[in-house]
Amino acid sequence: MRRMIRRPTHPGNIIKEDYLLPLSITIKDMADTLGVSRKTLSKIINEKGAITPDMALRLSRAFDTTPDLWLSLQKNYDLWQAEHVSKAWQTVKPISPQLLHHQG
Amino acid sequence: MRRMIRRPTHPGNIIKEDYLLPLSITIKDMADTLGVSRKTLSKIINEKGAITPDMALRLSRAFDTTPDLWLSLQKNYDLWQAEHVSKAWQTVKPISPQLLHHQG
DNA sequence: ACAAGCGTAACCCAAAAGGTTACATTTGTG
DNA sequence: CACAAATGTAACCTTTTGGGTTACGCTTGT
Repeated sequence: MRRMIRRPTHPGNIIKEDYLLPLSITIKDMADTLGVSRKTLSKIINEKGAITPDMALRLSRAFDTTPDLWLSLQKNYDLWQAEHVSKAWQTVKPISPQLLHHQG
Repeated sequence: MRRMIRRPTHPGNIIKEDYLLPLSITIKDMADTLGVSRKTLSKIINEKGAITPDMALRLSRAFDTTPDLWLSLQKNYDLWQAEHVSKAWQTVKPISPQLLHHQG
């Protein structure tokens, strides 16, 4: 199976580079628009906070996108992190292919 | 944009219906294989717990799938829930299309 | 009848999201 | 230069959630 080679872009980076900067919207104003605190948005922009399902819905309304876009970005980011910060999951022993791909 | 009409299948349901039952693997044994407690897996199977990135990695090794499969199922489930359990996000006012789709 | 599997409650710990307030720094503009 | 606005972030609080252990009662198969 295909694995992600490099660290996926954090959704906060997309918000900043693709929306706030081009549109000259401040974090403060954007936070107000989204109905969250400045702190909450600031943390996301600075890649210290995650996109929750609720935040994905808010972003989708503000930016006219699917909420799935934002949640998928976060999912990919989280997965990459989990894959690299800990190796404990690698100790899981695969179920034997015979059993797994048994017909019937 | 396309919205999910009905409640997405919970990943716990997939684990149960597509793996444990067909392969006659008990929750207890599966929990041991995954290296988690019986409680943790039981909660997921009974749709009272979520697939974390770490759990997605463990499942991917045990069942020879991508971890993304499991996290995507969870993402879709979470999104549907967030969309339906609260309506607060609907109060977010979209950024004006003129500004949003402004050229340059 | 008995052992195994199971759901779940109780209890504990740690992490994370989100809010408010506050402070120091940076930055743009008059 | 001076001042206001924006920003990152710390401190503090609450709530939620994941995960572990132990234990109890129920169900089921042998």
